[in-house]
Amino acid sequence: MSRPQRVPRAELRQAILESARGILDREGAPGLSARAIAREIGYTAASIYNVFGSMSDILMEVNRDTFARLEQLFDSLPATGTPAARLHLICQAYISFMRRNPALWSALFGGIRQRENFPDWYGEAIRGLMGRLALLLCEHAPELDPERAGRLTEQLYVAVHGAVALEVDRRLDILTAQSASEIAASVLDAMLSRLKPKA
Amino acid sequence: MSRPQRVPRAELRQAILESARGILDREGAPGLSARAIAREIGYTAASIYNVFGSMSDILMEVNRDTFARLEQLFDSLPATGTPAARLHLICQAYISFMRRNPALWSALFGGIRQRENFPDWYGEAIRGLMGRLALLLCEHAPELDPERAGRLTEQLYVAVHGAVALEVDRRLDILTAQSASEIAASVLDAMLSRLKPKA
DNA sequence: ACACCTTATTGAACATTGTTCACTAACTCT
DNA sequence: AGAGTTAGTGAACAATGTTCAATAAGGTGT
Repeated sequence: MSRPQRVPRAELRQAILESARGILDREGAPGLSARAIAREIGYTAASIYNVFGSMSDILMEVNRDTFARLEQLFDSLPATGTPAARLHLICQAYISFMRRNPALWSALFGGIRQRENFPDWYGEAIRGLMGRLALLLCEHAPELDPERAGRLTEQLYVAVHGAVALEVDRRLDILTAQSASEIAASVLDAMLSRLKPKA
Repeated sequence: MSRPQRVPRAELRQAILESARGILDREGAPGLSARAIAREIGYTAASIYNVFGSMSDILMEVNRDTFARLEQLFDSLPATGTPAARLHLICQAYISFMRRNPALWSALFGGIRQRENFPDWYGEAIRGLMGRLALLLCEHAPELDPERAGRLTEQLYVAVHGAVALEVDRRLDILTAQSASEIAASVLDAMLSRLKPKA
């Protein structure tokens, strides 16, 4: 192999991550391997281990980026309409993002390259996303105490997760003719209508 | 390898499946491999391919058995109490079964050895389980039309699936302090209270 | 300009996976 | 007993993640 010029660590790191994202996008999770990345960036598989400790670490960095993209997505949605409508919008945006990027979902939650311990920022990122939902829930039902709003938000997220997980694995249609979007909308409606039976 | 006596096909088939279930139970999904099964039943990995077309086929048979066990579990629950209480009981039984047998869950829904097409009985089995829930839903709210009951049941199943999926992957505690049981109970309550606001 | 040293990069190796296949041993039938 | 069928085997293949001694490139000191 012709030896590449030495390159700043950070640049190589970036190249690896970009390549990983590209492969995930183009070929899905099963196409991602150390050798595939290496081939693409003109290095050898072993070189990747000078920068990252494991394949799982690379996926974690991809995840960090995915969470950032989700935050941006959520914040780029129009802030108009009732809180209920905005909640629906966020849920649908989340689902459609995952539908467009199934491999990113696999990296986030799929069984692909399981790990024991997740870094703190992982949970914080998810809680950050959920915080936006909780705020809207409180707006929708002002008398709702924030702690209960938090719990309801977590329940909503978990339910939506179920729908997305099944849809990304192409298993949802085995259970139901409903789409993930419809299921999420119904669950959200059930939750909202309970808080404000008449509005 | 000392060549085992020839044995009726069906017997070997059974031995393979029992071994697979045993390994899943003892070592979890990552411990399951063609060679591991072969070692346990005193054959060679290649022999397994005289009986099953692929590892995925073996998992599918394990799944068939798991569905049967779930049906038995559901039917063995006491048929007393309100329909609402019985719905809660079934959900909790499902969750606790999966908690006790995480590898069986992985075989059913986890990313482990993905496949494209699922046999018909797979969907039928899940719909069979859901049918029991739908019946109870109709009992709980007699004015509910069966089709909508079916859709609600599917939504419930998907939501519970989300909770179980995260809990089995040891990721639920990253999102929330609530357990899968609590989440399922809350979602179910939300669904029920909407059907019968006052009862 | 030359030698030295540090370190990025490599190729080869290991263990493991699912799966295939030609060969052989064991059984069945005539 | 001999022929034919088939179950079981061992070895092989292509991958995987990961490790490691060897090497080449680059910067540094004189």
